Amino acid sequence: METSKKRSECPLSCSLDVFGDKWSLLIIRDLIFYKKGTYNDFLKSEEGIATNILASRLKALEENGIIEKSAHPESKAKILYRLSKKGIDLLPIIVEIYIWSDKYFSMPLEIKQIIKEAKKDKDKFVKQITKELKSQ
Amino acid sequence: METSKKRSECPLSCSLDVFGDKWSLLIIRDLIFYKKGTYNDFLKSEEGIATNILASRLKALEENGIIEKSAHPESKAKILYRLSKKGIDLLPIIVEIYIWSDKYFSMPLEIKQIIKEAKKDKDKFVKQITKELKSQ
DNA sequence: TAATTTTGCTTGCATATTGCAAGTGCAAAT
DNA sequence: ATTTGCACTTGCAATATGCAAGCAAAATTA
Repeated sequence: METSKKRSECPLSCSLDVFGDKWSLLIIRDLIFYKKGTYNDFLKSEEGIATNILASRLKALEENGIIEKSAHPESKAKILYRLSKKGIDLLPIIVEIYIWSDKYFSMPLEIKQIIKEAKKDKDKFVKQITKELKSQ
Repeated sequence: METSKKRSECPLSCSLDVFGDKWSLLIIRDLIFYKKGTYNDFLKSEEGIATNILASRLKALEENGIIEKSAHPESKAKILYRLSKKGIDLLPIIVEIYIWSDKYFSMPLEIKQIIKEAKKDKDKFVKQITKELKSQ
């Protein structure tokens, strides 16, 4: 996925140009909910992203200002990927997808539980997680 | 995009298997906000979807229960595509994408105006449009 | 009534994207 | 000094996308 010229002025279309593929939101999910942050973390996710695709997605997400590279506190060999403000702001979208899923898919209980909490008070849930992410 | 077996039990991943591509949400946008309903309507959208891709997306959306074919009131030659309940329920996701876009993209004033209204009271906005769609 | 246009597709083919396996260079651990 | 871990890159096959042309049934026009 090269950083392509936008297809139209429609903000939905522009948004999909940024994260409208099968992998980007899963990487962002890993950053938000599973506290993953390194290349190998993402590689190990159960969906099994191919290594070259992961590299290209990370590059695109960085170019689009969704994530940022930073030094890993433990080792110079590691790179820590972190969500930018712009990336953290995608959380409400992901929450709505989860809530939609909850209506139409079955899923592991642990996730169902998280969604239940999110539904109870969306704004509170989003603010809570946003705060956590920013403090990292 | 064939109707592929799911990559994982993650509801986000499953959702992306349904609408996580560059075109599906644009078709749904057209159904929701532009009152489009026929094959040619979708073809004419400014993003310029290819005819074979449109056909494959409509088929997939139908197989996933997001849209339904119905008889067109004006003509037997025409087919009216309509959102199912499951499809209408995607509206909160699209609204959140719009709201995110509003923060990070510039866009036509008319759309900015719609988003402004959506932000004022999300629930009201969603309910209003849902009602309209169901009454069609 | 016959010819033309509209509608919703399908088909063929070139190009682009994805997926898989193997390899590379640097850092860190043994 | 050697092996392992990490973040990639490369090559190539498989799949998906984009573009142009074609096609059958219905609707319109002549």
